[in-house]
Amino acid sequence: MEAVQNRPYSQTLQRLRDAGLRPTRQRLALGRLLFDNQDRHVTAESLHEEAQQGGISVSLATVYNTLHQFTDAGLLRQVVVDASRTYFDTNILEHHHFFNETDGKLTDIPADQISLSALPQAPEGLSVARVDVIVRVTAAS
Amino acid sequence: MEAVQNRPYSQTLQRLRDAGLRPTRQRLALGRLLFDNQDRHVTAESLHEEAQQGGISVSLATVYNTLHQFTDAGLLRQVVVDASRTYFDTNILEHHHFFNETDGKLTDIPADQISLSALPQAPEGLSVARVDVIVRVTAAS
DNA sequence: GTGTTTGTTTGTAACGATTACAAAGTACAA
DNA sequence: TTGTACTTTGTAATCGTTACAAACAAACAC
Repeated sequence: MEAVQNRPYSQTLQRLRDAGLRPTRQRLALGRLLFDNQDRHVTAESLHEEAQQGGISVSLATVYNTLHQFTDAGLLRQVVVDASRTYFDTNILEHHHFFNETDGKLTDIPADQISLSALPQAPEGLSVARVDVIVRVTAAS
Repeated sequence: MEAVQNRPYSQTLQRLRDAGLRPTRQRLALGRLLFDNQDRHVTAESLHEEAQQGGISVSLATVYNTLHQFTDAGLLRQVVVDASRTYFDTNILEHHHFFNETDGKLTDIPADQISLSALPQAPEGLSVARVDVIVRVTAAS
C-alpha cells in the first residue's frame, strides 16, 4: 500500500492536464486507483470504499463529482446494466460486457469477439451514438 | 374512452388466470392498458398517469406491485437502459431495442434484424440468461 | 347469500443512490 | 504573496422504489 502510494503519478497527471482538469490531490488519487490497473468497473460506493481503505481521504460527494468529470472528459464510460447502481468502466474502447446478475460483477468482452450484423436503420432524424451488448449470466444450474 | 372501458376484457382475464393472479379490478385495468395494444414500453410512473387519465383509480404502489407480478409471471420483461428509471416491455419475445437518449423512448428491434456472432464462452460456472442489444440513438446532428 | 379465509390494495413512511448547495479550502497566475 | 477561480466537503434535499400495516375484496365452504 505504501509502495503504491508513493509510486509516481504515472500518466494520471498528464491525463488530467489534457482533460483540462486541475490535478488536485483527490483527482490524482482517484485517477491512480482507476487508471493504474487495466479494465476496472467501479461504482461510486466501491471506489469511495477502496480509497478509504487505501488511506485516501476523499468524500463520497467528490467521488461522484470526479466520476462524472472523468466521464465527461472521455476518460471513463458509464455502463447501464443494473437499475439500482451506476457502473463506470475504465475501458473506453469499443467493447461489450458480461454482467453476472448473481454477484453484480462486470467483465469486458473485446469488440472483436462479438460481431453484429448490419443494424436496422435508426428511426428518422436519429443517429446511432453507441451500441451496447450485455450478456447477462447467472450461476449455472 | 368510454368505449374502451367497456370493451370486453379481451384476453387479460385469461392471462391473469393462467398466471395464477386473482383478476382484481386493478390488475384487469392495468392489464388491459398494457396488453390491448402491441409492444408497449412503460415505466411505473407513466402507467400510473395513463391509468389516472383513463379514469382508473389505482395507487402508485399497486402499479409497482402489478408490474413486478406481471414480470414474475412472464407477462412483461424489464428493460434496463437508463439508470434513473425502470422500463417494462410488453413484448416478451426475444428482441432488442433502440433507446432514444434525447426523449427516453424505446423502440423494438425484432430479433431477426440483428444477428450476433457466436458469443465468447461465459466465464466458468456461469450460464447465459439473456443477451441484450441496446442501440443508443440521439437527435441527429 | 353469509361468514370466513386468504390474497390485494392503499397511503405513507422508509430507503438508498444520487444530486444540490453553501461554506471552507486549494491551485495557480500575476 | 495575494487574489481569483475552481474544488472539496458535509449535509440536506430529491427521486424512484420498496416496506408495511390497516382497510378491503375475491374466493370458497356451507
